[in-house]
Amino acid sequence: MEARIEKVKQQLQSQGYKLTPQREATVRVLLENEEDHLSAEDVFMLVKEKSPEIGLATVYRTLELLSEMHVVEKMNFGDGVARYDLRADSNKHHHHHLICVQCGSMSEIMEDWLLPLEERLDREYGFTVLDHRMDFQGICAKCNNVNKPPETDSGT
Amino acid sequence: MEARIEKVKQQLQSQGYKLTPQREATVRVLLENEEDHLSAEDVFMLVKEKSPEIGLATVYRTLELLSEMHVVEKMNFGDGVARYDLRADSNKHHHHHLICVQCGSMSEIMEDWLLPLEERLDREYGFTVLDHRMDFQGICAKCNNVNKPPETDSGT
DNA sequence: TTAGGTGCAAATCTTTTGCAGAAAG
DNA sequence: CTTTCTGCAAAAGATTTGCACCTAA
Repeated sequence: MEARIEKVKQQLQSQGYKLTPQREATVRVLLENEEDHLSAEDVFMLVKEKSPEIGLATVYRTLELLSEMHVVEKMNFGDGVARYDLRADSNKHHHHHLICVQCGSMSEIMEDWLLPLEERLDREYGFTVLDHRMDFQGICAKCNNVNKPPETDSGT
Repeated sequence: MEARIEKVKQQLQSQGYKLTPQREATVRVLLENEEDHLSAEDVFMLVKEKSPEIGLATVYRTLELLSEMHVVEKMNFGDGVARYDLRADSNKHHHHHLICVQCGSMSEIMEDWLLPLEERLDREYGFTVLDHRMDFQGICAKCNNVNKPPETDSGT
């Protein structure tokens, strides 16, 4: 945890930015909620619990800055708000999302399935991939089970 | 063209909706700009050229309706506006985008590279894919060339 | 001292909604 | 008639910006 904060601090400083208390509080919230995809408003409310004096604009500015520095990933699931995800150190790429259109649940896959495709893009299209986004919409395992209950035929 | 309008008309009518002149004008604009990814505002301005009396709210409502009927695809590239794409009849899936972070250009790949992955999702995660979204950000072929000019060393 | 940061409030921008009237079956 | 649809204007919600003050190298 502290190590990761330190790393962000160095990243910021290398570009002439400071890790102010507000920024640190924001990063901590992101760190503590790494599993979620928080909106700016979410982050704001969580930061406020510990640093009540912080302003929403500062949170926006911090998230924007972190986004530019590729510390967080700014995403859009189509619900009208931007959501922010801390980037795992090891994982230069964004993870993929499975969004269930029935129950709205969202899970993630960390596997990086796209490397072969990215190599192909480079070869065939001359396009050098820096990042990608891949989301799937469909029916999750749970809903699939509910839809098709066990085939214990009670029929004629 | 007329055939596709007719088809939309039938889709709408099958759900009790009408293909009003405004809706038809909107669909025509989408049809004429199938290559682009128009925002609601874009569509509005294009429709206005031929039907100046139309209101922006109507365009939004129409796009929303078409989106629900899966006639268009509502997308989000993270630039703060929703964009709309007519769905090709043949192509149940969304195409993929290559977005250049240097010049901002966007091109598309129509190949469906994800079928193997989708089968794997079904097998390994029990997740039935209905649709997907895949976008790549990176450096396009053109910018790659500009960045690395021919190695005619004009040396020391 | 100077550039970077902050909080607040106002402004901006996209999208949605309420409403009264028009159109169509 | 009754339902669907429309344009307009107002509202809502998310994000950005102007500004005066603050803070650390």
